[in-house]
Amino acid sequence: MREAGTLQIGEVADRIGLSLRTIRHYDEVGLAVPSARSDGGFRLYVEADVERLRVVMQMKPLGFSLEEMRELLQVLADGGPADRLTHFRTAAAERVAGLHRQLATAEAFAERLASTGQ
Amino acid sequence: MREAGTLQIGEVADRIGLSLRTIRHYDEVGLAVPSARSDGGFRLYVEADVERLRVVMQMKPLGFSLEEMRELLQVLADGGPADRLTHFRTAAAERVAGLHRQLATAEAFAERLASTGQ
DNA sequence: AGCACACTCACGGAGCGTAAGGGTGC
DNA sequence: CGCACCCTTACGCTCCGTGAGTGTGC
Repeated sequence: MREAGTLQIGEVADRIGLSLRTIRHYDEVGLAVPSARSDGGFRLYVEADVERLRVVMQMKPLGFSLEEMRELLQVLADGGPADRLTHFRTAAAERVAGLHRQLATAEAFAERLASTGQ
Repeated sequence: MREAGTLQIGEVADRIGLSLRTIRHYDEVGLAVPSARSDGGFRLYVEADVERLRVVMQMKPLGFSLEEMRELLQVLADGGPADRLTHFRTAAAERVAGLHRQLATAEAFAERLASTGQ
């Protein structure tokens, strides 16, 4: 019997587009732990748990480690030390700049590829 | 004694900005093998070898595996099968699109971070 | 009783980082 | 002889993919 308003891992995976393995891994490392388990041991996700996973997906492109994401989420929730938040803001800005460079480089090479052998 | 016009791995690293470990790894997997070795076993890179490493660096953002890069470089040089080239062109275009999405997501989160706790 | 779905090991792999111990030589 | 630089193992780490064998239950 499942608690009302909860989703099993497969349903979560379908909704947000992460693999079962990835979701389980995020649980293992403590990045996104489901609020409950069924009597039989099934992971049960409530809406807030799913939302946390969505936020993690949004953070992904910033290139933080799973551990850093865990800390950042805590800082954002608890309003942790100001310097940690500053640290993350700076890192995020640098990563965005890096992505801009990567994109430019990728586009340049893609174009070079497109106009090759013709 | 070193051949004229060749660079040792450390000099290559300084010039192009890759770690010694990375350059050695590219040699190990056959992605960028130096043209020569000294009698004592030192890797010796000629200008063309360094250029190949630069091209690899440019390809990096496209997200290909080292093995795929090796193949692509061969296709570009040998004018390999047309369908392989097409495959790489398509993959590159998709990756560029993906980078655009990642950048947008990263910027959105960075902004959210910037306007948090204030 | 059976089927879909979930669970826990546990090994595998890409791409290097990082010593450790020992040669090489602008 | 010494010092900077290079070499080869070889294990560590991150982030999951991919079975294998087994339990759960919309």
